[in-house]
Order: sequence, then structure tokens, then C-alpha cells
Amino acid sequence: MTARITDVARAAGVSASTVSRALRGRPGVSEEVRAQIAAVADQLGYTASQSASSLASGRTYTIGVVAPYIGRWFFGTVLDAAEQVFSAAGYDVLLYNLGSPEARKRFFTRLPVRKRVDAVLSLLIPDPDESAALRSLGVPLASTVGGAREGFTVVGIDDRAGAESAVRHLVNLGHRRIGMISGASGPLHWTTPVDRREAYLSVLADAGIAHDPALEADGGYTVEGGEQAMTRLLAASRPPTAVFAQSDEMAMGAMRALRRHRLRVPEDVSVVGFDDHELAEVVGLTTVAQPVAGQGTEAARLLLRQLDEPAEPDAQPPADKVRMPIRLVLRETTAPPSPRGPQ
Amino acid sequence: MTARITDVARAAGVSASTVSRALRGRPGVSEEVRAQIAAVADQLGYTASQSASSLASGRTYTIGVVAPYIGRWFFGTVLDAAEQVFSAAGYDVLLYNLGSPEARKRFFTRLPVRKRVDAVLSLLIPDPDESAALRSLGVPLASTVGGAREGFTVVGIDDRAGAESAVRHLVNLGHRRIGMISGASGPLHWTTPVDRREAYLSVLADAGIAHDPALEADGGYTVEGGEQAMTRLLAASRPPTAVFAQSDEMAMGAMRALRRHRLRVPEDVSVVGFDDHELAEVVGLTTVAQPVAGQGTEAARLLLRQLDEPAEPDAQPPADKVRMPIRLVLRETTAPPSPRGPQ
DNA sequence: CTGTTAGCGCGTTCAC
DNA sequence: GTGAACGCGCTAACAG
Repeated sequence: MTARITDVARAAGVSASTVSRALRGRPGVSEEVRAQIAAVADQLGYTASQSASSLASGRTYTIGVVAPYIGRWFFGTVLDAAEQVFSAAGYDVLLYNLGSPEARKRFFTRLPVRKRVDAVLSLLIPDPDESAALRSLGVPLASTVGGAREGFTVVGIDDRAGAESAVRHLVNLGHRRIGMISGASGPLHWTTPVDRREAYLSVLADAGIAHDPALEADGGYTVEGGEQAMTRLLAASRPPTAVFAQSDEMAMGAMRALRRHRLRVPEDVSVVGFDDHELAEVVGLTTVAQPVAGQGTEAARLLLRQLDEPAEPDAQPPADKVRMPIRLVLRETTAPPSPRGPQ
Repeated sequence: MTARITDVARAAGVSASTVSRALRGRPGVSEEVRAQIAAVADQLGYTASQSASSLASGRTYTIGVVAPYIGRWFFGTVLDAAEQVFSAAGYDVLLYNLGSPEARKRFFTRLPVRKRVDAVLSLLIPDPDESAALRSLGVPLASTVGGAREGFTVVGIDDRAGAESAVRHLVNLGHRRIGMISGASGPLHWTTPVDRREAYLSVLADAGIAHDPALEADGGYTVEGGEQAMTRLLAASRPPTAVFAQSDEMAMGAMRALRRHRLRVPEDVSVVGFDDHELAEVVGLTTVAQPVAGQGTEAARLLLRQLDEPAEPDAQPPADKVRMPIRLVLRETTAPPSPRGPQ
């Protein structure tokens, strides 16, 4: 049916080994023969069987990418960027979408990537057990989205600094009642929500503003959740005049809730997000910008570099920690508090 | 290093064949022995080598998914949904991101999925040559996003009907100068932009409205492009009082352009989108809703069904064509034209 | 520079 | 119900 290496060998009048060497650019084949083999292979539409090749060589030329919620802008963008780097380097990408707890559990117990991939890029932060499972694969590991983890190369941002700049901006505008819509640390054991919250508390403290627990609500990192969280904040006895949302999607949800309550942004309530979502500019959202695609690209590159290195067993796993730059982008959803307040 | 089937066999006191049969649920193994083997395998953390298994059996239990721009909401959402179906059925997903022409060309000339996948789901419409290349793989094929293609099971929507409902809505509100922001058919050989445009022209004709080419602009299916397209429309000698954008992302770009020109939506200009993007509700966008995740789910299911069928060679490839439902969702970006017009 | 010889780890006959 | 042999298609080590 489809051509095998022996077909090419016979047609080119050489042995299978020579075909193998020629097609993979290994030394030890005359240019003349190489060209001849390439022509024959091309004409026969020959591609080496991945299974056979990897069985014999031990290499798969495949990267496993583990992500939660690919449909979410952030992860989709990171995945997109990482995939481009991998495929340009000749690697295929095996995708595992671990949005649901069942999918996640299934993945980590069965570990379908075992013997299937040369490396794993995780877009979520595996918890300690999961990390250990991944380490047991014995391949290079990388991860984006904060939180150092043993054995992982991690590419992320300074969540504290980002959140601080956002909250400080609100303080500088004169706000005193500043709410926060956070993301549950929940099943994802990542430090991001924690770090951003600490930054929030710290800036408030520096400004001499007492912390009011009624001004914090969980938005679960979704638009819908952000809307509900904002609604809860508005139900407080003294609602906030400004809100820091830990993601742009929650910020947009909050804006929607505000509109429903006939409150204007920023006249009645200021809103700051985090991420610089593709559509943040469309809605004029002030936000903390981070290089999202950049993190995918960088993590992918670091992983490939480890694959290229001759794997000296004495060298420690290069637990690099790369910090990508962030910056506060001022748009139209923040302003000084209204003298009358949001009521 | 990692356990092989012979390790399990030895530890369980049986032969490798029995382990193979037991673990894959094939008949011919006593329940007692099966349980014993499962326990041993579990304890050893044994997973069959994908390469060896697929080399021996010919099946890969892997689906190739080909997509453009995974970072775009639409494709990310379809991919997310499809992946869930595949992985729940025990299939892995090999992802190919064909956003750039180079990546696309590389994929179709090298066809890295050959002998690597049991089926292919394409989220883009391959041109005739590309379709032929995919057919040469000899595996079931499916595709989302419009356009029938020989040998493909396609899951899509009625683009004409959707666009008609959007434009008719504007006509019914009393608009006569109705612009359209379209997506270039460009390198993607899909019928969607063409179908939607025909619907636009047809509704205008039915309403006795002369077609003005100055009211059409290309937005390339991006937010940015939509913004530029709207800007061009506004520069017309007689700008539109309403705009139909062929995607929500372009519609949001258009809204942004309108805001920059100090025009209000819908008081000065009405806007209708297409897709019902996750954030359409946030910005109050009137749009034609289509089941995006649903298309991914359905296409994945149809593919799996073909895989399960005993592949009777006499039966024609089931070139199903599934139409998913659409509906116009009225929100806050459409209203009757202002008596004074947008100037 | 090239051909020959062995496996890689598993699924699949076929015997028993 | 179970085990022994064979081969899937390729790459690696060894000759020459």
C-alpha cells in the first residue's frame, strides 16, 4: 500500500540502511547517491513510519503538550505559539486537554505519553504527585504559568509585580475601596492567584488602607465567574469604587455586571484586568500586559535546547526560571473615584 | 528503565502474549489471571509502547487534527471540544497548527501524519490538492467549517441562512445603507465568506436596495482587520448606517473603530456579528449564534464512528454532511437608523 | 562510502 | 485458556 523503506531501497538500487542514512541527512552517503535516493523517495511518496523509526531509535520527535481549557484565550495563544516552534523544528505535538478533573485524572494515572514523547510542555502547574509522575517519564519538562517546580524549566512572569502595578495605579488615582476578583487556586495548584492576592494586600497595607474581606470575590478565571463576583461585590454594604480583576476575562465579566447595574465604567467604578487579552483593547480595558505567545515560544525553545544538548548525565536538569516582562497598559476603564461614590 | 511487557509477564508468571491479551481485554484469558496481570502491570507502572504496539497492530489510536490559528477563539473552541471526545474514547490527538503558509506547505508536502494516525479531522478546508493528499492517507477524514469535499465527513452550518437572518434583521429595522465586513477567501479555500456575501447581496436585492461596492470591506476575520475595514467604510462618501460583520471578532474591531470616530452603537451605527463569540455577550453584540463546540464534538463523534465500523470495503465513504442549527441573537448593538444618519 | 546482521517491544498467528 | 514463534518497518552496530 504505502511505500516502505525496502521499496525505496530496491528502486534506488541500494540497501535499506543507506536509504535511512540518506533521508535523515546522516553522514556516510555520497551526495550523488543521496540525491538519487531523495528523488526516488519523493516519487514514491515515502515517509518513514513513525512507529518503526521510534521503536528502533528510541526517539519519537514528538512533544507532549498538556493544557487546561485550550478554548481559553490565554492557553490557546500559548499553545499556538509553542506549536509553531515545535513544528518548525520538525517535532510533532501530542495534545492533552486536561480541563475536566476526570480527564486530568485519566491522564496522570494512565500517563499515555509514556514512551511516546521526547519532552513535555505543561501549560498548567502539576501538583506534587503529578509532577512526580511527569518526572518519571525521564524526559525534559517545561511549564508556563508561574510556580517553580523541581525538574521543570519554567517560563513565567512576576505575578506580584504585575498585580502591584495594577493596584497601585488604583491607589494613585485616589481609590480607597478597592475590590479584587480573584481566581480560585482550586484544583490547579498554581501560585498565580496567591501571588496576585498577596500583592493586592501588600499595596493596600502600604497605602494605609484596611483590608475588607467583603471586597474580595472569586471569579474562577472566567467571564461568567467575573460577572457573578462583581455582582457579589456590589451587594456589599459599602461597594468598591474600583476593582482589580486577576484576569481580563473576569474583568470583562465584571464590566458586564456593572452595565447591568447601570453603573458606568470608569465614572462610577474603575476596572483593571490582567493579561492584555486580545479583546482588551476593544473594550478599552486598562490591564497588566504580559507576553502570552512569548511565553509559549520561549518555553518551547528552552525545551528544544535541552533535547539538542548531548544530555550529560552529570549536569543537573537545567531548572531555568525565565521571567518575561510585564507592563501596565492604561486605557479607558480607570479614573479617579467619583465624589458621590458608586451608589 | 520503564517496564516492558516481558517484565510484567515474568512478574505475573505468565507469557507476554497472555499479558497482551489480558490488558487489552481480548477474550481467552481467565478472569483470575486477568486480574492478577492487571495488578502487576499497575504496580510496575506498565504502559504498552505506542510505537511497538502500533507497529505490530497497524493501529495508532491517534487522531490528527489540522487547524489554522489555534489561538483564535473559534478554532480553539472547536479543538477543545473535539479533543475531549477523542481522549474520552482513548485516542490521542496529534495537533498541526497550519496558520502560516510555510507551515501549511510543509505539512502537505511532508505529510507527517502518514502512518501515524487512524483518522484526520481538519478544521480548515483543504484545497483540492491538499484534499487529495489527505485522501492518500487512506484513513477516515472529517472537516468542520463549511464546504463539502469528496471523501470528507463535514460538519457545518448553513452560512447563507445565517447571513440572511442577520442582514434581514437590519433591513427590517429600516436600514437602507448596510455595509458588510467580509473575510478574505484568500489562502483558505472555503466557501464561508462567499456564501455569506451571496446572502447579503440577495437580501439587499429582495429589499430593493441597490448594491454599493463602497459599502464592502475586507476584515480578514481578525479584530484588527475589522477595525480597519470599518474605518474604510466610514470614509465612504455616504457611510453605512448599519454593518454586518462576517465574524464577531471583526464586529468587535468595527465597534472599536466606531468608538474612535465618536460614533455611538447602535444610535449612530448598528452592528451585527456572526459566531456568538464568548465575549459577544459582554459587549452586547447582536450576532448569529452557531454551536461552535458542538461542531467539534459532532465531527469527532462521526470520525470515531467510522473508526469503529468494520470498514466494509464495498460501502462508500460516508460523506455525511451535517448541518448544525443557527439562530439570531438580539442584543444591544442594533436599532433603527437615526433620522440624521451617522454623520 | 556502503551492505549485512540484529534487535527495538509488541500483537498475532498457530500449536498445545 | 495459554505459550512459542514470527514479523511489523526501521535504525544501529558491525563489517567490508
